[in-house]
Amino acid sequence: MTQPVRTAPTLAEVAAAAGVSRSTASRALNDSPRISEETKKRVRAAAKEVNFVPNARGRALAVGRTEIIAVLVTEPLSELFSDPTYSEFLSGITEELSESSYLPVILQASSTHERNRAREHFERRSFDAVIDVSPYKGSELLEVLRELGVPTVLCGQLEGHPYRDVFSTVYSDDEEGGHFAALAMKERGRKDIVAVLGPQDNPAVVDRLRGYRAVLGEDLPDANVIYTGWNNGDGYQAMHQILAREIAFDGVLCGSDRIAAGVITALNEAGLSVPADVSVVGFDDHEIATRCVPALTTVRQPLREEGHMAANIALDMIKGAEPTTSVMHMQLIQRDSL
Amino acid sequence: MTQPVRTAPTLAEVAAAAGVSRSTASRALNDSPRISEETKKRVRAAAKEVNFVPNARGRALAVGRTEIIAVLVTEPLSELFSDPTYSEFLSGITEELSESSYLPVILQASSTHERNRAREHFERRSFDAVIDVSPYKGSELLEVLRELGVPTVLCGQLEGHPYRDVFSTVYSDDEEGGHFAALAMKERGRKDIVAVLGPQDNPAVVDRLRGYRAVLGEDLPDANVIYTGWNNGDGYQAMHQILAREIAFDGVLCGSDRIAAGVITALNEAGLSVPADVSVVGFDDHEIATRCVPALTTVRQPLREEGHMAANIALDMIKGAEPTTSVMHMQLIQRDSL
DNA sequence: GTTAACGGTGCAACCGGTTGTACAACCGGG
DNA sequence: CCCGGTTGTACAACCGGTTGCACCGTTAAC
Repeated sequence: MTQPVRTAPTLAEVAAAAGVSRSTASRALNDSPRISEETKKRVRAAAKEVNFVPNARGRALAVGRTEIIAVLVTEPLSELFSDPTYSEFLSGITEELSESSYLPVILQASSTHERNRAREHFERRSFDAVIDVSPYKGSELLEVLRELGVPTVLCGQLEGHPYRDVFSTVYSDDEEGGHFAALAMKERGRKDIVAVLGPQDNPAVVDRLRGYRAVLGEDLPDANVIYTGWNNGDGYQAMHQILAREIAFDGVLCGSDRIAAGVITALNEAGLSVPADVSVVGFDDHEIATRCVPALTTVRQPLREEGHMAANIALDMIKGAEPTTSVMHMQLIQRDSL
Repeated sequence: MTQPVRTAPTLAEVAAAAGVSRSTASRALNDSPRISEETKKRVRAAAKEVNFVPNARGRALAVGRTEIIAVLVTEPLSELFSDPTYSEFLSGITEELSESSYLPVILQASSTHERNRAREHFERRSFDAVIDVSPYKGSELLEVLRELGVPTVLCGQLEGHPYRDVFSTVYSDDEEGGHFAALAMKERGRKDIVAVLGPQDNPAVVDRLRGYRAVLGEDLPDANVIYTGWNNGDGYQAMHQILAREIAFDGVLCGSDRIAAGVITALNEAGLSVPADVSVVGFDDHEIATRCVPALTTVRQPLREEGHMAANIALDMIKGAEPTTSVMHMQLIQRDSL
């Protein structure tokens, strides 16, 4: 009961069936202008007849490209999976690449073991380009990619731009985002602001805070800035701490929409009304933002567009383009929490 | 300011540096017994000298393998991302493959466009094997893989086993799992059971229910079986419906731990105590199970081990092994909700 | 009528490895 | 001294495509 392991038809068979040489068959299928319409038709018919599909291995060797782009994920998958912003971003990448002949594949590299495997395959030139969705400074893999000269796109700004001259970068302007959020608070007349942000060492967090500060100045005192995780629970807990301090405040800037959701819950439990007593602004325009009560005013990060951009830059770099840096613009989404 | 695009060293350069032929160099690096130790040493030194790494494209063509295994994801990424069971399973796969020279890559194929791209790359033989993490009956891609004779492992049982003779299958014995859960209820003396399950068309749901029934018989009447989604909210809502019916029950079998979490919340809100008044058993041994109050008794699905198994079977099939079906065993995890 | 130009096709080399087979050098045995 | 066997290496073919270049026949121009 062995299955019929039809070995795939090769170009030679197509050529024979069409009564032409291998080279003519190749050119015909690649629509070269040097081949007559008549011959092209015959070759195409023959190819269809035997179900010919060019073998990726042979083609890759000949053209010097595998037509595969690796999407490098250096975080643990579970973390990636719990953060829906990535899913949006990845969809952007695959969407864009599906217009081309390139295939995006997700390459997990969280454990040391996985990183070594990934490194090996980079060295073997298994991929034409790499898109790193969560690059961090000092990553060994980035060092390897740099040495190998593999076209690489970093998604997110690295502090000090250590690879600016070799890698392309795509990121959203977090400072601008902070600007928008803070400006909205100011226009609403809020004067005593609290910020519940993500991890202190996160570059996006730093930039957003800078944006807040530029607008609010002393209305956002140092003591009112809390660093925590990205989740509902983190926001909830942080808000409780703030309430316990019994300071006066009328606005909360949040590092993520999930943080904001937790913050709102905590405020409601404390008998404070949003937005009557306190204004809340989130970040990300996560799906949860519309489900909050009241619906959350937030800063939209153009994740899908970032994905598109990253994919396009990768394709350009494969064609030999110089590395570029591309900044995407944030947008304030007005809802009811302000 | 163009970067130094060092073109990678080829085997020929290594051979030249070591003063041997290309074939000898190749055999030396592959540790062939036909080459003298002395020569091997010289070749290895030369290879290290010029930083030689065999080019994947050339090698793939020669050996007829790409050494890449595709992990096919046919669901929308967002769904995949929201279900942490997958992350566990995927980790199992990568863990196991990282012992070999094979590289697992995640291939998203949720949109029609993506599926067409995937199909194309299957036909081009870009991958040595495919692991489908969420196969469904009648999938065009499975049909393609079957026709092409690509080694394929299905994770999950397909109703009617349509591909049993060509594909391998790995799945957990859901009926056995249902058995364990129901048996625990019975031993605890629970007589009036309610089941809150996942979607009715899900094969795992069907099998689990069969397991429940085999043990409980009339203690689980048809009217007490509710089909819903997999999430907290679904469990919460379903429990409210049951409470509204004002029927007597002393045990709830849940289709997932997240459902169970929602169920417990609803029970508590209704003033019922778990496990004093009502016993609750979950499914999956999801991380949430330990965070429930009380900690959830549940059925553990050996996801990581399933991943290991799937990877190993894929490797075997690449070497020519016949398709096999492998059933993993469930395990009751005793905690405090029973 | 000869020649240049041109469109269409095939030969052969090439991409970068692996591998079957031939061959050279060396050994010991008769 | 010749022979068979062993060991170590090189030559060349092969994997399945692409592509530079030579060559062919036809037609247009002189």
